[in-house]
Amino acid sequence: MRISTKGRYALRVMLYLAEHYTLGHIAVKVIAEEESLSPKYIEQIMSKLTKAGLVIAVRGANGGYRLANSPSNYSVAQIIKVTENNEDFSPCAPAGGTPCPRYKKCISSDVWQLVQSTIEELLDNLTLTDLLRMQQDKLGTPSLYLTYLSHLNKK
Amino acid sequence: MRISTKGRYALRVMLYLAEHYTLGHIAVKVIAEEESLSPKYIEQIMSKLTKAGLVIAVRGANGGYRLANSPSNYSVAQIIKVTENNEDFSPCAPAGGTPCPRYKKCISSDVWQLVQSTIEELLDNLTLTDLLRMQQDKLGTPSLYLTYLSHLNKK
DNA sequence: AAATAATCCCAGTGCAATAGTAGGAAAAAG
DNA sequence: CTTTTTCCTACTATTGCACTGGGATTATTT
Ligand code: FES
Ligand code: FES
Repeated sequence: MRISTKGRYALRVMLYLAEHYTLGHIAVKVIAEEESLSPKYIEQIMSKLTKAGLVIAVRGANGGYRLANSPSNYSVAQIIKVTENNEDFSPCAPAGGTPCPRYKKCISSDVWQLVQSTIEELLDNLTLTDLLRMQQDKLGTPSLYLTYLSHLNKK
Repeated sequence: MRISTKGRYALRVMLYLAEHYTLGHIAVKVIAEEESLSPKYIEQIMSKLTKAGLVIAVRGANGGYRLANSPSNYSVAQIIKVTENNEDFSPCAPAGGTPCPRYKKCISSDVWQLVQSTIEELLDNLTLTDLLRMQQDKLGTPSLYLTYLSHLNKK
């Protein structure tokens, strides 16, 4: 699970759509403008999100995109998995291919699998509504956000 | 904190040195041979590890490398930080540069920081001796290793 | 002293993935 | 039938990664 701009942009877009969930569909042109991103690049990302069923596209004039479900139904992991070229991170045990010859006795590969599963677990339990709530807290009265920040600084 | 071959190879080498800790210094030629890695590439990695003080180099014939301290003093995080080009992962808040203009009101960047700190916390508490013990368990009687595996499969 | 065996240092190269650009076809609305 | 949007495919430029190579330096061995 590697994070590139594609995944990061996708999250920003999904977050934008979640913020304006009640407005119905929104055009790429608007989203890209508001988020200061390349419209054509966002188009490609929307294509992936659409094919995965995360968003619904409305073609033609006055069309655009909207979330297929309510924001609470989306985890960050879901969004990242759709946009990123997965199956990296622990190359010794590829999904379909033959594993590394020293896989049986080697322990380092287990470290990377552990990292992977840890991130997945974290992002699986982080929904768009969680993020919206954090954003509220960040701007106004902190509650959950402070808890999370303290965890972050604990490191 | 991004993981490329450089970091992965570094861990394998450090693990190898930890396994043969009592033997004194070992030449790159030997390590590369045993681990099936490019000697010249390992040389570069050793240079970083040496400059960071993680290993001690002995030049000249019959020279080589050995750990500067006992295996229990090394965390995986330490090794990775030395070898990988850090300061990626959350490009909106670079260490020395100016942060993203929307950093104050944007929440997505916090997600990536959270991922980063989670991985750091995990790898900070994982020492080379931990890994050696896991390896023992993996080959023989499982104890800690099973605990860790169950956590992994829980996802 | 000379040959040898190792680290050190720095430069260059090939490749693959990322991060976009570009152009136009299809669909829906006015 | 014109405009506005998504859709689809191809192309490109840059970047970073994963090495490769050549030689200088240092120490051992003979
Ligand atoms: S399993 Fe491939 S190097 Fe450890
Ligand atoms: S802070 Fe840069 S995009 Fe969110």
